[in-house]
Amino acid sequence: MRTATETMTGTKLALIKAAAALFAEKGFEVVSVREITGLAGANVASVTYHFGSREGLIDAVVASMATPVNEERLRRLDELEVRTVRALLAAFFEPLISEVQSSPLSEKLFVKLMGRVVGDRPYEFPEEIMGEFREVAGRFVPAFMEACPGLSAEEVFWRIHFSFGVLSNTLMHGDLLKKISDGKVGDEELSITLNRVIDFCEAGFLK
Amino acid sequence: MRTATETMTGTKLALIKAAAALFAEKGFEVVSVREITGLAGANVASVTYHFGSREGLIDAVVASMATPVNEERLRRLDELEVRTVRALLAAFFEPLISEVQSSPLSEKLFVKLMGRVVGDRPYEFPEEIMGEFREVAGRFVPAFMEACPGLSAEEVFWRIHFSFGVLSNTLMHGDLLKKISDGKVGDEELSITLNRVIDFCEAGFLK
DNA sequence: ATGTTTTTTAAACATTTGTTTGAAAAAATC
DNA sequence: GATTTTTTCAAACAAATGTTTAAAAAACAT
Repeated sequence: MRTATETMTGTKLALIKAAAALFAEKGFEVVSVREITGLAGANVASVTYHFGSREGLIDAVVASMATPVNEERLRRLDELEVRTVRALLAAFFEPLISEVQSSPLSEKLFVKLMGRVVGDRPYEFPEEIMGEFREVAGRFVPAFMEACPGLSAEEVFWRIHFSFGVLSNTLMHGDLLKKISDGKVGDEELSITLNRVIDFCEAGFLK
Repeated sequence: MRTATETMTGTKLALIKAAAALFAEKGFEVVSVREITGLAGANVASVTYHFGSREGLIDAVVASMATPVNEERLRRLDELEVRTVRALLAAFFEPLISEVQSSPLSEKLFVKLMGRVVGDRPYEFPEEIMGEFREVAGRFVPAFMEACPGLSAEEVFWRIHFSFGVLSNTLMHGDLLKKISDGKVGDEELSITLNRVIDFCEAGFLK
C-alpha cells in the first residue's frame, strides 16, 4: 500500500531535482541524504538503491548540469566563423545559462548550482566529467592563444583563469551584489548580466 | 599527568593554527572538531572550552584573517593621494596578501584560506566581522564611483563585483591554473600574480 | 491469473558528529 | 606552602550521518 500519491516511478528524478535545489543553496558536502529524500518525498534507502551512494547522487546531479554545457561549448566553438576573444568568451560562457528555462529549478537556483558545479571545491569530478572539461580546455585554450597573437602563452592562461573567476563568482554570488548595492543593482535579465561579464573579460584580455 | 610534551598553554593558538590549515584545504563546514583537535594535539573538549563551540572557532579563525585585512584597507585608502581605479584596486586587494609572511601557515594555505574567507558560502560572518566589511564597502564604493566619472552607479557596482570575483577565484583556485597549463604556469611571486589581477580588473573598469 | 523482476519501505546498522561532564592536573594567586 | 582559579583530560552524551537489510508492494512478463 502506498502512502504517497505520486507516480511511484520517477523517484530517481525526484531525487535529482531535490538534491539539485539543496546543493544550489548549501553546497554539495553539507546536504544530508535525509534532507534530500525528505524534500523528494522518498525513502532514505532510495539514494543507495538508485545511485549507489550519496556521492553517486552528487555525481549524477553534476553530470546533468555539466555534460550538456560542455557539449554545447564544443558545438558552438565548431560553428564559430571568426574566433575573436569576444566570440570565444561567448561560446564558453553562454552555454552555462542556455538551459535555464528547460530546467526544473528556478532561475536563481539553477544559476547558483551551475556556479557550484564550476567552482565548489573540495568536491572532485568523477573521471568521466573531468575528461569532458579536459577536452573543452584542450580546444578553447589554443583558440584563445590564436585570438591573442601579441600575448605570451603564460599571459593567455592567466586571463582565461581570471575570466573564469569572474563568471564563477557571478553565478554563485550574484545575490551579493544586490546586498552591497542596497537592493538597487542586481535584478536584470540573465543574458544582460552575461554580456556585462563578457564585456569585462574582453577588456581584460585586450588590455 | 600530561601525555603531551608541549607547553600546555598555547592550546588556543594551536587550535586556531590547526583549524586554519584544515579550513584552507577543505572549507569551513567539512572539517570536524576531532580533525582539528587531532592535528593540534589537543583534547576534543578544548574547542568548547576555549571558543564556546565549533562555530566560535570558525569565527575566531575568520576574524584573525579578515580583521587585519579590513583595517589595512581603510588605512591605505586614507593614505591615498590620488584615487585612481588602479590605486583603489591595489588598496583593496593588496592587504589580502600583505600578511602572508607573518602567518604560521604556508603561503599556499594562507592564500587559500583567505580565498575561503572572502568567498566560501554558506558560512555566514558574525555580525562584528560583517560590520567591518560593510564599513569597507561603504568607503570604497563611493571612491570607485568618483574614480569613474563616466560610468553609472550600476555599472560601477557590477565591475566591483567582477573584480572581486577575479580575486576570490585566484586566491582559492590558484592551483587550478597549474593544472590546465600542464604545470607550465602558476609558479611565481604572489605580488606578481596580484599585479596581473589588478591589470586585468583595471582594464575591465576602464573599458 | 501466475510467476518474476523492479522498486519502495521501515527498521536497524555501525560511525561520526558537536557538546557536556566531573575529576585530575597545572597555573596562578595569595 | 596553601588555596583558588584556570586548563586539560578521558569518558560519555544524544543526535545525526551514510548505508544495509529483509520484507512488502508494485510493475511487468508470460
